[in-house]
Amino acid sequence: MTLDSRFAPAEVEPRLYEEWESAGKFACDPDSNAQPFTIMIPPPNVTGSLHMGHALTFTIQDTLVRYRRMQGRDALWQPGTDHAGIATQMVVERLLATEGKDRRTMGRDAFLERVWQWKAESGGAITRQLRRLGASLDWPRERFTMDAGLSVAVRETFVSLYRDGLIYRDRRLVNWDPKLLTAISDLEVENREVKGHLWHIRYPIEGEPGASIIVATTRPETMLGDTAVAVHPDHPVLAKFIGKRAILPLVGRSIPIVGDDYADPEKGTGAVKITPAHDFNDFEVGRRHDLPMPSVLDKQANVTLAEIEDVLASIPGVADPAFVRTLAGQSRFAARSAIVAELERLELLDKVEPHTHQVPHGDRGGVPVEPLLTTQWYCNAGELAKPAIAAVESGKTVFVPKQWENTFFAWMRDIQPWCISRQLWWGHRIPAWYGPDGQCFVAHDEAEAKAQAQAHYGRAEALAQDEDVLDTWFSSGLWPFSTLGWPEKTKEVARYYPGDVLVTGFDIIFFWVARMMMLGLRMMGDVPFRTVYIHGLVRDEQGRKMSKTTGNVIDPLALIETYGADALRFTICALTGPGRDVKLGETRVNDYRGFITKLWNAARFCEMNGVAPDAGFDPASAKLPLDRWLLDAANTALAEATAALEAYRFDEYAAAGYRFVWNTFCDWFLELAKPLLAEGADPADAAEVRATAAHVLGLVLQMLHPAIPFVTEELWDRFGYGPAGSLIGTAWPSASPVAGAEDARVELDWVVRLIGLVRSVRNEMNVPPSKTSPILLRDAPPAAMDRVDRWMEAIRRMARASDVRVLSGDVPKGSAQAVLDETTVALPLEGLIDLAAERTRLARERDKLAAEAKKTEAKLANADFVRRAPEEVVAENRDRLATARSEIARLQAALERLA
RNA sequence: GGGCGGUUAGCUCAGCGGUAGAGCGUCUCGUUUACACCGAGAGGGUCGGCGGUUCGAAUCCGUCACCGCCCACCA
Repeated sequence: MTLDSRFAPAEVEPRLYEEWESAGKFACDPDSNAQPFTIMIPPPNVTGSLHMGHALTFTIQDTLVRYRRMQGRDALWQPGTDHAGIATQMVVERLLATEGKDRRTMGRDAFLERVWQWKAESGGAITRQLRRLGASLDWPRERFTMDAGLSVAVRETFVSLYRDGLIYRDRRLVNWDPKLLTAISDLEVENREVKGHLWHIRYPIEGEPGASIIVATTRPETMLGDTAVAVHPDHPVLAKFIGKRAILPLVGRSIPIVGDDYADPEKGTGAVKITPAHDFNDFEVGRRHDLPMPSVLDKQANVTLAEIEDVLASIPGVADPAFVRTLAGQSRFAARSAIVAELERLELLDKVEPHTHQVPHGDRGGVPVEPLLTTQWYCNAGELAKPAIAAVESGKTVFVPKQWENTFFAWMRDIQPWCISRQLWWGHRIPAWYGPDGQCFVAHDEAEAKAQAQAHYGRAEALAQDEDVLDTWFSSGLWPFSTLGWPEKTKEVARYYPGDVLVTGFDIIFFWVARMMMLGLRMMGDVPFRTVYIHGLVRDEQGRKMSKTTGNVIDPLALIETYGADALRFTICALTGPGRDVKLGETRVNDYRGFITKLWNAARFCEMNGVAPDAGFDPASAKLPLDRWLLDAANTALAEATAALEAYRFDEYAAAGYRFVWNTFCDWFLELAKPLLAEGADPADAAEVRATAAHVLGLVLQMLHPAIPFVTEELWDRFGYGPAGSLIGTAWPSASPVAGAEDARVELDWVVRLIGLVRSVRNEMNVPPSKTSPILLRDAPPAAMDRVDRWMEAIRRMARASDVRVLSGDVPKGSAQAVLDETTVALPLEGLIDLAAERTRLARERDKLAAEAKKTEAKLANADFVRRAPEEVVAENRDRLATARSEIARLQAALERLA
């Protein structure tokens, strides 16, 4: 073997991944007796490429999967991608535009063919990138939400919900994206703050020349569709108008003034114009008062007059059909300007105020959404939400961190009907067919629909399938079971549903988690997962959201190229605290790359010193205190790592590994072991140290493998712990008993503190490193003789000592001194140390202790404390005081000796 | 307008009822044969403000301030 001086991730990582994958190490085994462990990947968009958010979520998932796999679970990490209706259609349309083509001229079939072709060519990018990250997905099981099998699941679900009355068609206002020309759900609307105006418009009162009611609006262009003015029934001033009629300016329509609670006397002018076809609230008012609901904007959000043509009237100074007709076909924004100008000209504009407000925009198209009166398919989410809420309330599904349950409840308890139809081509076509008279037949396929039609009409009729497709999230919502073969009764469905953990970001709780809960409970009768682990967002080092426009996007693949996937993964684990966003920059990855290198070099040192796995080694039989101490510390680290992973504390898991490798194994164990491995050392001791080092290094590799699979597997293979590529399949280690652990701890603790103390004194006294000195121990404990004997060489090396002696007489004049428990440690360095500085140092130490002792004394003098505090706390304080007093006395003695 | 989260060392963050911690950065020292992507040592905080509960509060409660997010009918 002989390890290279540097770990070369670019060479090692792809090679190991290929080995694992081709050896089937990521595969689940539906026939095994092991307890399954299931994580469904949140399917990334086929259009996507790996970004930092992916790196975060997939690192976490992979860490969990590898951990559980090592625990002997039959792990299924289900891979796949999402067809992402709008996003993908937009990408391909953009592509077509560069070729001078347009989907409408191509026609539906040709367009879809083109999308599939695009998917075949470009859709695989993200799966390659996932491999580069090290994600141990069960690739042969990869699914796509538009696969034939998944499409069957979609139709099955749709038909079932339709038959149960949970899916239905309805004509009502919907959020319409005038750019994408499709309906979108409430969730796809994002409110953006926009600086606009509040226009106060005078509506003359019919039959009362000179009288008028003033309404305020941010959207004057919708007034063409006004069919009422509403005031609050109890409005002190305006209530008197209720029952009268107003003349709608420009249009000349006579509209009622109605009393309605919706009109808030505090807002605007207290009177509000009602445009039922273009405002959600106005729609409700319109329903209550049985108002006409003319649409005055078309699907592009341009003005259309078709539904008001017949009411246009000419009223001098108020309304003019000629003007209104000039608006036809204009955009809503152009119409707004024109209408405002005309109102001003007619002196019907009372005033204009600047006004900042939230305007709903389509999250994909980026333009303001227009409420539009259309017929769409809806899902009765309110009904489906009930069992989902109950499942979280009862703890059947648990959120980690728990606080997210509140978010889930808040949304689910007030959930609105879910608009599931989209006027797109790319997606699951709605399995509904219409007869010549518009009669709707919902069926699994056309043949079934035809049979229904036959029965309904008594003869064969031509049917036309619904043109619309389903919201992408409808099929994603079935992911936890559609990927397993449902509605077929496969053994995978029986075995891997419900899943164990779902890992995702909080931004997806409503879109996806909630939908999976609702659809899973409905179709499968059980929750889709037991635990939902919610992580934060990846941000840049300054805490800003990564975005293309800010230009602060970090490409994880670039980081992997430079630092290795392990370095990126470990960084992510280390920074992933509970419920926190992850601030990640290149410098952090560079920092943690140092840890990977440290581990590599520790292994190199072991290799150079003949450390090799020894199958016959029994940790319980280790004799050397150093070995016992290390084995014991490894047990502790292992327990910490295990507990952290069980609790989804990836930061603590990483910290436990970091601490143990760097601070325990490298800083102390390897340094203290050097003399034992040196030439001339006792061969039996050396052998035990080597075997122990090999044993513990193996544990470290296993313990860290879930987070940093590549470097650990490489070392595992190179040391020959097992056949190539076998670490991934080893069993998660458990603590092994260590004889005499307590004694070893006490001894090593003493040695470590002694060395630290001497180093500190020497440094503070500016003793040149080249100058060695004896270490003299006064009032040393009985065990010190043995210890000094055992650790002489190590202490000499590490504390720059020429000798270590237990002193029988007094400390030589001019020594630097320090106190270690009951022992005074002296470094006879007469002439090398500045006595005045030494006096200051000792006095400072003494005063620091004295201040602490004083605080403890005061505490113990408090009768309430002694009476009420738990006994062990009181005892601990007494102890502390005694120790402090004894050390103060020794420091005082040391000071007097100097004088 | 509701709700949630945050405010701890220069930076990023743990700790969440018993005398303030880590990593990185800073300063000093160091070519000791694993590692300068290193080693040794040091400095650095009235734990956002104010009240309260408690023998004891960074930790629990109340309140205020600022920062961030989510939800909510574009008068």
